[in-house]
Amino acid sequence: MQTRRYHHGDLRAALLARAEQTLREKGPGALSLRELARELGVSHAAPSRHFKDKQALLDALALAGFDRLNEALTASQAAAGTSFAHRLGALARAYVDFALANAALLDLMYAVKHDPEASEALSAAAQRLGAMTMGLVADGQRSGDVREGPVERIGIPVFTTLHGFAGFAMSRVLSAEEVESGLDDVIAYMLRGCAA
Amino acid sequence: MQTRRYHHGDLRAALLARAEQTLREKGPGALSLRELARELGVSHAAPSRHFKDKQALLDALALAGFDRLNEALTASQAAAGTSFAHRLGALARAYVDFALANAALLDLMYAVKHDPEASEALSAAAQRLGAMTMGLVADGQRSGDVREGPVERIGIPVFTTLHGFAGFAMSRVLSAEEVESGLDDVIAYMLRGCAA
DNA sequence: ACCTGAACACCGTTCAAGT
DNA sequence: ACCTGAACACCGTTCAAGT
Repeated sequence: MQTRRYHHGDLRAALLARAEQTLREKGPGALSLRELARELGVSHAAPSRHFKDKQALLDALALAGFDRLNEALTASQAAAGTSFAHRLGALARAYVDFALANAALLDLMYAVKHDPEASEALSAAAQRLGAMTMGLVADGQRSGDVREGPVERIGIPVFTTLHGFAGFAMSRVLSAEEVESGLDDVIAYMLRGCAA
Repeated sequence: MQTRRYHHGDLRAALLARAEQTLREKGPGALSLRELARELGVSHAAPSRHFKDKQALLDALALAGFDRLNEALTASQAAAGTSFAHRLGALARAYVDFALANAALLDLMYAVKHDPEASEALSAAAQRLGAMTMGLVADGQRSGDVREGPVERIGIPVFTTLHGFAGFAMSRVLSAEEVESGLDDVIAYMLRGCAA
């Protein structure tokens, strides 16, 4: 008659999914391994089979966040056509949308408290995002929309602006209205910054 | 003979100072009210007289961080002469230096988990930084280094870039070398972005 | 006014034991 | 292989009581 003995599915995936939900709905302070276990109907020691400690779960959560952001940015490019200006605008829009919809997760992704080895993996994930921007800028150079020169000397500043604007959206330094009205200005400014 | 009875000085200030030191040296995970109290030689309940809970201490720490950053940026302007390019460069340099020297604190300053009322105060503090950038851009318009138009439509993008670069330095997405070599590129890009 | 000391509920982590 | 249940050390918060 016992309706739950061992957890039937993939506890690791279930923990990550539930943790992200808690992060979104109640914030990082409400994230506890014991409560997660309770909600999933397993003992409080069960999570340790899948994450050696709480930080390991946070690291995995941040890494999954980068995967999702990467997908979102990639999707924005597939849908943006071929114009450099449109593609850059779509990239900025997608990053900002992610920041607004996943503020606490984005905070975690760039947090400063990760384990050293996880930090490397997270930096690599962030660099994959940077590489997308570099590719876009390189295309812009080929089409004559972006000035010549080593791509990273233009791409890093552009990526920096994207990151900063998403950060302001995330931390609510800019209100929703300011984000909306400011986005076009930021895009125009980036275009000027890298124009031929 | 008892060398410590009541804490003799300003416990509130002592808590903030010690908390910032712990944050810097051991990271946010090592910050505990009880340990802070232990280190200062008071009972574990004493901090509650000065901060209603742990979050209140974190809020105060973040606010103090904004004050210090504000001072650093203001000082950079006083030392930078009158050239727009030099002043913008000094502002960027000062923000990045702060990020490198106070990574965990900067993370906390823009964190997403603050109390609603503290969040407002922190946003206001961030906006004071933004106002400095706006003032600089307005000066640039007067000297003819920056194109005409509503100052916030140029100043917000510039401040966004400063913030993003400091964020990359903070979270070690860019290595120390990349920060050093990238700073000049970012400055040149900002100048292009707002040039007449 | 400011702090103590005990108490409470909760947490992360570990480990022998179970299936 | 995966999970349980008890145990340990620690934490944040509250509150009557002390000075």
